[in-house]
Amino acid sequence: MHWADVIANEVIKKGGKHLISTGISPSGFIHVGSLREAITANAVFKAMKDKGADVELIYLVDDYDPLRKRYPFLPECYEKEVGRPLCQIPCPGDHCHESYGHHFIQPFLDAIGEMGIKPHVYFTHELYEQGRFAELTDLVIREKDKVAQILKEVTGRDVPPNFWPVSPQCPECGHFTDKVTGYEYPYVHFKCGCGHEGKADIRKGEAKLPWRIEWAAKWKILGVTCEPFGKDHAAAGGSYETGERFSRDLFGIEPPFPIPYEFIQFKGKGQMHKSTGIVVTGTDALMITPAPVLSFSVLRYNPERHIDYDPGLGILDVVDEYDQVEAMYFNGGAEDKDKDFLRAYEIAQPKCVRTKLPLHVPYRHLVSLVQISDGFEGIVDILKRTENVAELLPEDREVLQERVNCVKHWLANFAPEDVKFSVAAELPQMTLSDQDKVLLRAFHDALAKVEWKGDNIHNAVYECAKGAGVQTKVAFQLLYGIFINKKQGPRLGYFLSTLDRNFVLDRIAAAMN
RNA sequence: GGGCCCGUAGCUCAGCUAGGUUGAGCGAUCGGCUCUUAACCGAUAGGCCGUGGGUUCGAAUCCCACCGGGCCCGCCA
Repeated sequence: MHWADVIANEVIKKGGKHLISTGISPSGFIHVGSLREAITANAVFKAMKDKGADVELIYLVDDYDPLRKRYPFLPECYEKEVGRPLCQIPCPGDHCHESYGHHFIQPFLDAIGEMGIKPHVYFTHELYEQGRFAELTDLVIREKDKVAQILKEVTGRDVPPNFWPVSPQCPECGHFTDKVTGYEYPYVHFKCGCGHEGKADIRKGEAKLPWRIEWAAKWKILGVTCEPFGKDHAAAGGSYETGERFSRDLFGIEPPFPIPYEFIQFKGKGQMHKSTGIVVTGTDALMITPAPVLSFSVLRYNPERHIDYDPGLGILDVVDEYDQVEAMYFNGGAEDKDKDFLRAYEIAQPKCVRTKLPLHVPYRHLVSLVQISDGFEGIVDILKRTENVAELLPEDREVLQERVNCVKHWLANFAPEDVKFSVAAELPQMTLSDQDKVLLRAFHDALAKVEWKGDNIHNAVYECAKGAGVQTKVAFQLLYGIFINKKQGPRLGYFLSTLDRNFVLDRIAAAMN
């Protein structure tokens, strides 16, 4: 059974209404690893729905969290924003979003939307402003000794002296402060580091709970019954463990069913990190990987396994495998061991599963086609001409279009050099032997007569090479050299057939002189 | 100091939850399609299942220890 179904069954066992929660603190570019959380949550959500459960999926944008530091991508003037909540910091783009938090979360929400993940989105700062945390904040402050006790028991560390489980936001400097001087509902009195003294109303979003407590509070306020989270939270003494205690001992609820998951790593370079400059954002990943393929490539692994994300050649294998599973899904032939793959395929569909096998153009071939042809229609023409395809259904065009776009972005940003080529605008510099020229002469003559089809051109290469007494290998290298200035390339006959005949003849003629 | 994951073919991984002759894909090699070249097909090779113990009639699978690799917590979120 696929892991999403296993988890779904576990969660359903507890009965009642269910809420799967996921979210992030939108402090910067959201990398591909964060997609895993959304995909994981969505997979369980879908699995539970399939089983008839009453379940909802939400996404919490923690934009009341403070900016932790000025990241390298931020201009110097953001130095003063450090410590202020993300929802109140100006957009670091060209005023394209209403806040810092929105600027980073919106593209991400768009990205998961493309994968068919459409949770109900909450912005944490709004929950605070609406006073939804007020009751629990009051409880937590009144029970602060118990809170301190739990933190100590779980983490093994003493809380600082004069501990208050709440951080008021100073209206003067906008920073959160831990210098609390007293509490009487609904006001937290404080003396900020900037010198300002005041009181914060916990009903109006003027004070924030510390993260570990806030997490558990959200479980209670929203009724969360299941939540995936990165392994960082899952460690012993980690935040999930404190969350469990707060839930049971303070809030009187059962903590949500946990789904700890491993991170996605950048192949060969360790974990992705903003500071190293190696960042593949969720949006990047979707630009080079068709949405269902990306989903599938996450769903095929158990959450506890780490995934190496290879934005290079690895992408091609992933797409190939996806296509293979897709073919199995529609054509049958799956064995027991493939069942989980089929299920992963099913869950990975952004919309609903197609009624018949979609058009398959081998992805590697598409990589060639995209480089041969100018536009989308040109690619369609080549496909038709080379008899791979008769007519394209609208859905097939959609899939093909998405893939063509992905291939283009991939070629532009991630593809290794040896798969790239382009038709040389002019004859590359090269020295030819007499034998080469004899071959070209023969080839020129042959091509002038032959029907302009890939097969025929391809055959002509062999015939001419034989006739001229040249090794076919040499002949191919010569021709690739003339047209793309490389020693190898896409299947030559088909490649040339996509070019204009006169252009091809002229180029060969030019090479002979 | 603590926690998690991984170690099976050159590479990526299945198989481990219910012990019973290790599998697949890619790659490689060879071959086929009148044609070695990045669309196809076929065949072949390739593995003391990290190491050492234990349980068992029998262990890749369960238990223990160790080695190696990756990551996380012990600041904050």
